[in-house]
Amino acid sequence: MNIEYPQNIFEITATSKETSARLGKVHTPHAVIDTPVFMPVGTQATVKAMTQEELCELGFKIILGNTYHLYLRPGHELIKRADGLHKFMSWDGAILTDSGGYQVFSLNDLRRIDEAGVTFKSYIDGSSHEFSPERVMEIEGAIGADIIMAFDECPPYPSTHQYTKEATQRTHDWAVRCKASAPANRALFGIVQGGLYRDLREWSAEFISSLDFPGNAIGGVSVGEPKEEMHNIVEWTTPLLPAYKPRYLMGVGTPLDIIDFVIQGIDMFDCVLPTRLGRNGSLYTTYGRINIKNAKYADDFTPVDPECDCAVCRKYTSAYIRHLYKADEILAARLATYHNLYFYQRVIRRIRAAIASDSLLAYRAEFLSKYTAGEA
RNA sequence: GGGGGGAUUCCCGAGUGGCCAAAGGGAGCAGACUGUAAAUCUGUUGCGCAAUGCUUCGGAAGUUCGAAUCUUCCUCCCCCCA
Repeated sequence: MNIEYPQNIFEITATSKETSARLGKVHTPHAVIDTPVFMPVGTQATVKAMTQEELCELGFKIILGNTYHLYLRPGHELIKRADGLHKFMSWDGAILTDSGGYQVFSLNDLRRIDEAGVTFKSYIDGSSHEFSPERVMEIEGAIGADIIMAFDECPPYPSTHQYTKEATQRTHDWAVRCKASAPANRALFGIVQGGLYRDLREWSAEFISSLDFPGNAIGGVSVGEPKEEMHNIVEWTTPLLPAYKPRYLMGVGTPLDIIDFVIQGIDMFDCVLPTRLGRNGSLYTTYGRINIKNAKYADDFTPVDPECDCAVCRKYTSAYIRHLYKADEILAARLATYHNLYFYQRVIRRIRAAIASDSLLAYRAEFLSKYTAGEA
């Protein structure tokens, strides 16, 4: 396939008859990415606790970086001098950079928003920095990711209809400005906002779609809203995004979330859960999530997940990993992160196979029956 | 042999008449985590379902309405001088 950014980066290779799921490929300069895909989050030019070799070994072709964090440290100019983020971090796969829109939400106490953009106070040294759509495009261009995200405002949950409307309007204006100033040879994705309001979501989905980005994202979820709200938002929004372009649900989610939203027609996901939970001692297993630090694992000399064939489960026991946590050893975070990312990859592989054989709903039921069996 | 200091709940360590089941930290136990200010954060930790309940501050005996806190004796530990 001839790659001509910014259009035509996506091809659909199979569609599900029973659901809205599809199999596809996203073409980027550094990798062809099979979808549905889960992208590990590597905010600061590292997927915490993993080496790039391990990410390859785990089968990841694309990871996230964060514009705001990398701009503050080490600085986008330095990354440019290093000949881009790929070279800087020695990652041969694709990279998607988030724009800093999420930091508008998460660094609530450290920023101020107006029409021009956002003024952030650095959490590192307190200095002030201004992000405008044009500035973000410049920074993302310097960082050099394969896919770059438009600068958006992610309103907190809950926000009033009035405020959400204003934030969504700003996001729309900024999307237009991002498109106008986007660096060449990058796939710029637009982001739908609209909070938990159906009318705003529909308006935003239609507006962002009309800008004809090579891919479209749904933002403003996984900000603390109830699961039901998240489902509503995806249900309202997804069908309005062009089917022939990749759909990216930002910040989601749990393994079950991913299955559910693939069913809705989402192609791309990213989430800190497998890595953060891993560092905090929470491990995914076929039979539910466990806290490996619990006393009941002290004498458990079996693998974390009996049905997992990852390098960690083949070699190490629950008791050993628990010990590493209790002793505050750095290997604990590494083993757990590796295992959790492998778990996500297993789920994604099963999802793809199930789409190909049109048995995604059956897979969902099977996954759920085992996954919740451990919790009862 | 003489002088001085000390012993507190699993550990370290505050507390010097009632507001003390006793600060704070550690360790333990449990929970949370969804475009990462996170190897972070929260709760809990004498017994008891609870009570104006019971047991606890090296041991014993006192003083007092009331003692971890005051007195006497005992045991053990540390420092200094011989």
